[in-house]
Parts: sequence; C-alpha cells; structure tokens
Amino acid sequence: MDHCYTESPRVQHGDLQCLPESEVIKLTTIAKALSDPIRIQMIRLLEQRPDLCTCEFEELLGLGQSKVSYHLKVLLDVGIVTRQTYGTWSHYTLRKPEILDQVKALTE
Amino acid sequence: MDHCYTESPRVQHGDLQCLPESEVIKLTTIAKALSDPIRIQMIRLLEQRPDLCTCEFEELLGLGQSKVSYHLKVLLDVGIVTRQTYGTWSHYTLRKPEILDQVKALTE
DNA sequence: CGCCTTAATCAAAAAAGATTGATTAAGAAT
DNA sequence: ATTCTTAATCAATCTTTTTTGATTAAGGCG
Repeated sequence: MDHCYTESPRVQHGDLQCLPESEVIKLTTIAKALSDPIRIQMIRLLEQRPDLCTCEFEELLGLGQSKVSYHLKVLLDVGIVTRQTYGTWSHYTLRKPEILDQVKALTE
Repeated sequence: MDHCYTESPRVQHGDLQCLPESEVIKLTTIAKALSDPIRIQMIRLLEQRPDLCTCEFEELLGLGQSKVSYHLKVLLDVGIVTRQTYGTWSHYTLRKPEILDQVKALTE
C-alpha cells in the first residue's frame, strides 16, 4: 500500500491516488469509535441530554462502571465527546450534536 | 443519586430514549465496514475510477488476492459497493460516490 | 477434453477489541 | 485523619476481526 502514497511507476492506472496515511488514520479512527452498539447508544443519550455523568450512563444503559468508563474513553479519545470534571464527577458532552445524523446518512 | 445531575436538565431520565436494536445494528455495521485502512483506500480508488476489478486492487494496493477478496466482500455485504461479473472477472463500483466525503465530515 | 486464469471461500493462526473484577487516585464527608 | 464516593486504569480473559495459505469453482482457450 506504500507505493500508493508516493509517485511510483508501479501505479500504472493513470493518476490514481491513495489517501495519505494520516488521513486514513483519521477516518478509520472515528469509524472504529462509531462501530460499537454501546457507544452509539451513549451518543444517542447525549443527543437528548448533554452533560450526562458516568453514573448516569451506568444507570440508563444498565452497565458496570468499568465498561462505561472504557467506552466513554474511546469516545473521548477520538473527540466525539468532551469531559468536564466537577469534584469526583465526570460529565460528558457531545462535541457535535449532529454526529448521529451524519452516521445515519451513511446508510441511506 | 440526584447529586450528579445537571442543574437544568431539559429531559428527565424517564424520557430518554435509546435507539431500537435494528437501527443500532445498521449504524455499527456500516461504521465497522469503514473502520479499516485497506477498505478506505479501496473506496478512495473507486471514487477516482469506478469499475475496478479484483486484480487491479491487488496491483494498486500491493496486496494478495485473498486479502483483497475478503475486504471487497465486507464492502459488498454492507452495500458500499456493488459487483459486476464478466466471465471470470469481477468489477466493483461505489454505490454512493460521495461516501468518503461523508466520512470526512464526521471528523470535522 | 485438459490446462490456465480469475477470484471466491475455507480453516487455522494472529491481531485487535471488549469484558470483567480488582486496584488506584482524588475529592468529599464524617 | 479516616472513611466513603466517584470514576479512571490495570491485567487477565474472552470475543471478534484480520491475515495467511490452500482449496475450490467457473470461464476461456489450446
């Protein structure tokens, strides 16, 4: 796949270009974050009520604390949500409230 | 556990809705298909030249035949591409040429 | 018909992602 | 200061996805 990133004579199909690796990583990283049912439901909840805290996800989704933390971290790491810490509580907010609609558009 | 709730919740807990299971599966299935670097590059190539065949992907991406077939099947199964068979050759086409732009929009 | 090409599929191994229970850290309460 | 609460992190396990090489199937050609 490397030869696609450069001007290689092996690419003999005119000007066909692959995407730069950094771009591919950006795209696959966000797609990966969106490819789990629990994380989709978390986004769905945040769409309706911003600023949910960790323990509310536990309650609303019926999941254990460490599982909830794990999935919230995935969403946080790719920038789908932001985290606000108040004392010992953590609250999460969607960075882009319309993200789920954009994912839906992929399926249409 | 009212202590961690936000001051002005627009929606009460009881009103919060999850997505139906079938909808979640639709969303995660397409996201999963888009979460691999090889498949993103395949889409990128098809964006520039529709109707590439299996052996062209092998050549352009520098990958073995069975790996290429595997990833094309993932794209086919979720409907991102369609397949046309001519004799022993298989050609693939993007069902929605703008799909990569839609994925990019997720990252903005 | 045999033989070559193209490509899908299969099964085993490797890699990546998710789950689980325990531990840790930091702030709040007593 | 000690204990309690909230939630992040860790390590082991389990599950899913991807890779690899081999096999299979079907079409074209001598």
